Amino acid sequence: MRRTERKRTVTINDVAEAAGTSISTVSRAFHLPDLVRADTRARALEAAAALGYTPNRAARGLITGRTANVGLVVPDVANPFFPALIKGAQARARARVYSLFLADTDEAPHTEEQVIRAMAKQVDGVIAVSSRMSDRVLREVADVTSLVLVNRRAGDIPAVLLDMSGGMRQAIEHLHALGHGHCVYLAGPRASWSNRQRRTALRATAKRLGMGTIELGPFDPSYEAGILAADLALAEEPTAIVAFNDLMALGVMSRLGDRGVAVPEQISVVGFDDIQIAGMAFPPLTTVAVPAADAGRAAVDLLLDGIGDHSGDAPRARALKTELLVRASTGPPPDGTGRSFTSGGRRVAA
Amino acid sequence: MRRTERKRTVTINDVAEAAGTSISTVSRAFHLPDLVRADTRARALEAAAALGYTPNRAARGLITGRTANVGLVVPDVANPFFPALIKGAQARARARVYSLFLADTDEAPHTEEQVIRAMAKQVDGVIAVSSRMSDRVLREVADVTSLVLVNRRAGDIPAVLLDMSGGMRQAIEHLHALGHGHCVYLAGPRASWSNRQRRTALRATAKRLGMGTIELGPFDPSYEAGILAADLALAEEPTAIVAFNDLMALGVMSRLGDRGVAVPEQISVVGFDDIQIAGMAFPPLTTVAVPAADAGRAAVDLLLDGIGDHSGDAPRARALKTELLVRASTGPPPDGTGRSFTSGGRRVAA
DNA sequence: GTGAAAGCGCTAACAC
DNA sequence: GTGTTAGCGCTTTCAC
Repeated sequence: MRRTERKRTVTINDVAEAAGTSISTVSRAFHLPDLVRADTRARALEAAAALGYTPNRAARGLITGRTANVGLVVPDVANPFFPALIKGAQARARARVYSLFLADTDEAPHTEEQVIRAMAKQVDGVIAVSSRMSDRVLREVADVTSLVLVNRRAGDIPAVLLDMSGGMRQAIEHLHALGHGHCVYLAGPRASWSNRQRRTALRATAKRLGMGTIELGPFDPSYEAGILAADLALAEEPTAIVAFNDLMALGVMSRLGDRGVAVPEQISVVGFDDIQIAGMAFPPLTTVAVPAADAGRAAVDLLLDGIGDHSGDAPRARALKTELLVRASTGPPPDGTGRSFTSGGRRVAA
Repeated sequence: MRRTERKRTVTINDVAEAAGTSISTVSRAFHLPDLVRADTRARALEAAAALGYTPNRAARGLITGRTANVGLVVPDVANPFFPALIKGAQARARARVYSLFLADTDEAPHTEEQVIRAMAKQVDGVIAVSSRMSDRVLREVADVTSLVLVNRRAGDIPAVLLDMSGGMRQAIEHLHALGHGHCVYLAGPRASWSNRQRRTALRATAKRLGMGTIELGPFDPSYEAGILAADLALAEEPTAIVAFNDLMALGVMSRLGDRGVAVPEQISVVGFDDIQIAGMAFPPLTTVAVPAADAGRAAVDLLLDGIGDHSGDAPRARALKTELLVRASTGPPPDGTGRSFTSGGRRVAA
């Protein structure tokens, strides 16, 4: 770095002077190119390139009201579900010539409100993922900046929803087809919108199929909680366990292994999210794949398309499908506990 | 959301009017509180609170030259090593009342340069993690904004370094003590600064201990590459494999399992990074723990402390130690291939 | 087609 | 202590 005390900041004035035009012409050359004669434009652009000029977005935003920034607020960057979503959102934002502010709330609703308010003036809108804020606060915040929710519904705030019902239905049907007569559900955080969704779908499908369910929890959506939950689940003597998410499912499998319970021979395990490691586990985890990156992209689109639109016909919500990914952690229940096709080819009732 | 066409943006003028003072007083009440009499300040602050006013940082930055934003540029958000770093950086930035711009470059040096230039005007500096840009480009970029490197050295650009030599030394000593006479190293990307560092440390320690090493690669730092590398490694009939990172090590273990090779009974495996899943693998992975979150925090500190400082005595680099975490994927080599304490208590040379 | 001038929301001299 | 004023870098009428 050269011995300049300050970073040299070249402004539109420098360019205008170098090009021998006025600053308005330079401005137009960049943003309203049709309004300036080709050769004048060329001179301006050349001068800009020569000086290494880039328009100052902040100054621009001050007058246009558009910052070309979006905010993304997530509960926990370290939770493996979010990186994919962040990556999707970032890529989409960049493709639309937007930059992205990222904030991590450490799962604290209060922090969440703070960061959104802090961002508000610097962004054209913010995407709040798996928000734990109350509907009321959410509404207040939506008044101060354009808001898009992911994995949460609140009033008529635009949202990208991950429709867990499809995936959960497939998961339960899968278990049922395998011959399981009942299963244990390990619930996620009580305040979690998606936990409520998953539970509802579970109950509906189980009821339709005549399967019994036992709900345990709520638990933290973590590996450690899965370890803990495994023992509680075992006390119910289940043949199948459905966990709120993959991290928990992985914890369950680990603990089951320690206790000498074979997966899937003795107990089948199903997770949610399809985080990267789910397929690397042993056995590879059967899980409901949630399109996190798509959700990130969709949220950016929803936000950006909604901003300019005052016709009221911009879409207000977008639902993404989830799908069961059958791997090796699920199989038929042990003989004598369900239907089986292995005993001489005859079905054996439980 | 109310039927307002635009988000209502309350300015310093509104507050001044409501408080019956001038705008400069309001400004001072916020940022130079000592310069305004207590009761006047109170009136201003109250009016601000009542109206829900927050200073517009962009406008502020325009004049102060400080944006209170920092940029963070990473190669791949989805690589489990980075979320921890991002989280650390974000938390530290927030603690210092800074917001954070995040960009993902998809490992492309050109994108990296682009995003940094795009950010430059909106941030007080940017942190580039594991940058793949050439020293020359890095220097150019450092001319346009304050730059801090993580996991990379280039000229005298301030940097946070993860000192792999300590961890690598421990890893090799560990293997040597266990009785391994040689090991295979699975190298990371050729352009990776940290790969060169690891390799150098490996060679030095191995040489000192008289251990033989075989280097394979370069490989992608991914799980899939680990699977691929496992077969290549096996052809060398090693008793120990050291992988460039945990993702690769996990891939190696998985493939070893498929091929019926027991870890650590037949082959020991060591990774790098200590990503979250390393401890969840089976067997839990012995790995060199890299303090990613610390690195994120340190980088923010280095950047922010360096910015105001023109005395030249702000620290220019910070080295963080790494440490071997012994878990279950390493053990003595099979009998007959190394020293052993299991054969009647007598050492048996290879 | 191009330039002059009036701000966007804010801070920092400079007066009083 | 507090107010007035001149910009920060830029876009956008409004003239020409």
